[in-house]
Amino acid sequence: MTVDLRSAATELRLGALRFSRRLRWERANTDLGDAAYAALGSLLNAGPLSIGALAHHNRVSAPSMNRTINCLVDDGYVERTPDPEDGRRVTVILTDTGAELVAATRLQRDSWLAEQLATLSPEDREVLHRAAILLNEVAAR
Amino acid sequence: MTVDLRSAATELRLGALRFSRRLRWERANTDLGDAAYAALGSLLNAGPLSIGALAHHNRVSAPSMNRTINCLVDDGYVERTPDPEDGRRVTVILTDTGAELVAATRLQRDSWLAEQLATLSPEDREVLHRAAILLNEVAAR
DNA sequence: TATTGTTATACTCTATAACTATA
DNA sequence: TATAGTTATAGAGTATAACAATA
Repeated sequence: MTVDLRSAATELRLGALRFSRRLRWERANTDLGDAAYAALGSLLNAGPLSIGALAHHNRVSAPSMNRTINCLVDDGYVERTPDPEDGRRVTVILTDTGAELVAATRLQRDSWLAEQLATLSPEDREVLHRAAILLNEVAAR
Repeated sequence: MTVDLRSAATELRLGALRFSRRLRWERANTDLGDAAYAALGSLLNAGPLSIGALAHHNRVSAPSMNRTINCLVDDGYVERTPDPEDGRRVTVILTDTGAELVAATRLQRDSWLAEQLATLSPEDREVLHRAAILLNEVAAR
C-alpha cells in the first residue's frame, strides 16, 4: 500500500464528510432529517423494500433503520405490510403523502447543490458525476 | 454529455451520505467518533485553530464544535490556550497523545478505503482524487 | 438452528437560544 | 454594538445486546 493511496483515502473521507455536513445546512423548510430523507429516497427510487434491504442499501444497522421507519410510520409517510410468502418479513411502502413529500424535499434540498454544480466547468461536473457513481459503488461493497 | 443538474445533485448527495456511512463501519479498534476524528484531523493538517475556525472548516455550528472540543479536552487529546492578542479567542492545540492518536487512527480508519481504491482503475482513482478536491471546494462555499 | 424484525438502552453528533466576556 | 466563546436544552441518528416470531 503506497503512501499516495492512504493520503488519497484520507482526503476523500474528510471531503465526503465535510461535503455532507455542508449540505445539511440547506434543509430549508423541510422537516426531514438526513436518515429519514435517505430512506424515503430509497423507496422512491427502488420501490417497496424490506427493513433489511433498506438497512443494507443505506449502510446502517437493522435496528437503526427500524427506528427510522417507526418515525416515518408515525408521521404517515410509509406503511409496513406483511410479506405473504415469509411471515418474518415486512415490506415498507411509501404512502401517497410520503411520495409527495420526498419528491418536494428532493427539489428543495438539492437546489443549492444544483446551483453549485451549474457554476463548475463541464469537466468538473463530469468528474463529480462519475465520482457519484463510484461512491455508490464503493459504498455497496 | 448532458446530465440533468438536479438528478446529478441528488445522486451525488445520496452517494456521499451512503459512502460516509459505509466508512463508519471501518472504525475497527479506534474509539474516536466521526466528529472528533475530523476535528483532530483539522488540527493535524492545519495546526492550531480557534473554535470558530474549526467549526467553519468542518461545517458545523460553533456550539457543536465547542462540545466536541470539550470531550477531546476531557480525554487529554487537545488543550485550550488563550490568545494573547484577543481575550475572547482561544486557540486549540493538539497534545502529544492527541497527535499520536489521530495519526494512528488515520492509518486504521483509512486502510479499508485505501484497499478499495487500490482495486480501481487508474482512471477511476484519478476521478475520485479530483472529486475529493471538488467536494472540499464546494463544502467551503 | 438460522433468519428477520423488533425493543431496550446508551452514546455521539447536531442546532437554536440565551448568556458571558472582550473588543 | 459586535464578536468569540460558552452553557443549556432538545432532538436526530446510531450501534450493541437481547428478545420474539418464523423458517
